[in-house]
Amino acid sequence: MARTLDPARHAARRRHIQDSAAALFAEHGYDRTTTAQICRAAGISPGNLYHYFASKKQVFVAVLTDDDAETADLLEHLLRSDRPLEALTEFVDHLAAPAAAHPAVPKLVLEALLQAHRDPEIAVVLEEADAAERDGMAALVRRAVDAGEARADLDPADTAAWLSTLVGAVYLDGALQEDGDTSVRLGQLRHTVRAYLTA
Amino acid sequence: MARTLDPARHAARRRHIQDSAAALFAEHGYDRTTTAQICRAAGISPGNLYHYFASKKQVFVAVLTDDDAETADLLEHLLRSDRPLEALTEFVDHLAAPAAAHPAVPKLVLEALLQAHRDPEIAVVLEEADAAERDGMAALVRRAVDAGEARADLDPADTAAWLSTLVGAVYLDGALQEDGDTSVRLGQLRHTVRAYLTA
DNA sequence: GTCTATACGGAGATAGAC
DNA sequence: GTCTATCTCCGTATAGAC
Repeated sequence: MARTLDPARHAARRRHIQDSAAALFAEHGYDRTTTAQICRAAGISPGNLYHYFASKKQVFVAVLTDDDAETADLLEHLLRSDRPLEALTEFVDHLAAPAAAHPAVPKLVLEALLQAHRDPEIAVVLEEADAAERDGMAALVRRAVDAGEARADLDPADTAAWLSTLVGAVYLDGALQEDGDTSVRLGQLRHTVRAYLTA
Repeated sequence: MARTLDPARHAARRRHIQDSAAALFAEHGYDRTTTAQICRAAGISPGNLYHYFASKKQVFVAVLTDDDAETADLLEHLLRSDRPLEALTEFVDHLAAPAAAHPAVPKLVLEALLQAHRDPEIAVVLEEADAAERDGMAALVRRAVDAGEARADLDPADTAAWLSTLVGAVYLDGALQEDGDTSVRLGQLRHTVRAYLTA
C-alpha cells in the first residue's frame, strides 16, 4: 500500500469502492463478480483497486465487517431491561430488520454464509459476529425464563440457536423474493417467536 | 451426443457422474467446482463428461431435478387425509427431513437457491418445484382452517409462504452447522409450526 | 466411447509510465 | 495516485487419435 497524502480522502475513496462492490457481490455473488466490474462501478481504472485493498477477498471482508459494533451496543442496553421478553423480541427484530430494509442485504448475507464454509478467513469474520449474537440471545432467554415470562423448559443455548435460525429464515426469504414485501415476514417472525417462547 | 449402444449402461454412468458432481457442488459450490474435479471424482478423463452432459450447468440441473416426483405423490395422498392439521405437519416434516439426512443436502439446496437468481434456467427449475409445494401447503392450510383445526385468521397463501420459509430455515441451519445435530431442529420446527397455526 | 492434448477466453494481479 | 498495458494462470469445452 502506497503512502497516502490525504488519509481522509483515501478512506472515503476506499469506502466508495467498498459500497460499489457490495452491490455487485449481492447481485452476482462473490465468485462471479470480477475486479474489473468493481473498478468500473466505482469509476476507477482496472487495477487501481489494489491501491486500496490487497485482494478481491479483502474487499469482501470489508463489506461484511461493516456494521459489527452497533449490534453490540444495543445488546448491552437490552440486557439491562427489566422486561426481558420484550427485550428479546426487540433484539430479534433488530437482527431481522436489515433483511427487509433493502433487497440487496439478504442476498449479500446469504452469499457470505455460503462463502464462509469454503474460506476460513470469511468463516472467522462471520463466526465472531454470530457468537456475540447467540450469546446475547441466550442471556436474554435465560432472563426471560427466570422472570417467568417464557416457558421454563427452554434451554437458553438451544433456544438462542433456534431464534437465530428463525432470523436467518427471514434473510433466506428476502433473498428469494424478487419483489420486496419482506416486511410481512417481520410480523410473522414476531408472532412466531412469541408463540414459541410462551406456548 | 454420440449414439449409445447400451442405453442402460449410458444412463448408469450418467447417474454416477451426477452423484459425484452433487457432492462436489455441495462442498465447494457451483462456481468453484471445476469440470476437471467432477471428472476426477467420477473416475473418467477430463472432457469425457461432455459425452454425457452438454455443459457443466446441465450437470447441475440434473442434480437439482433429481427427486421432483415423489413429493407430488405424498402431497396428493395428504390432501385426502381427514385430519388436515396432522397432514400439514407431516408434509412440513417431509420437506424438512432431507436437510437432516445428510450434511451435504442443505448446502446443495442453498447453493442452488443462490444460483437461481443469477441464472434463469436454474430459477425455472426451482420455481416449478417450489410452486407445487406452496400450492399444496396452501390447500392443506385451507383445509385445516375449514376443519377448525387452525386459526381462522390465517391467509392460506401467506401462511404457506411462511411455512415454506420456516422449512428453509432448517436447511439454512443445516448448511451452517458443521456438525450434524440438525435433527433437534426438526422437533423445534414441528413445535414452532403447531404453535403458529393454533396459538 | 474413452482417451490425451490443446484451443480459447477470461480473471486476478502486477509493471511501469505519467 | 492513477492510468494503460500486460503477464500468468486456470477453467470450459473441443479436436482428433485410438
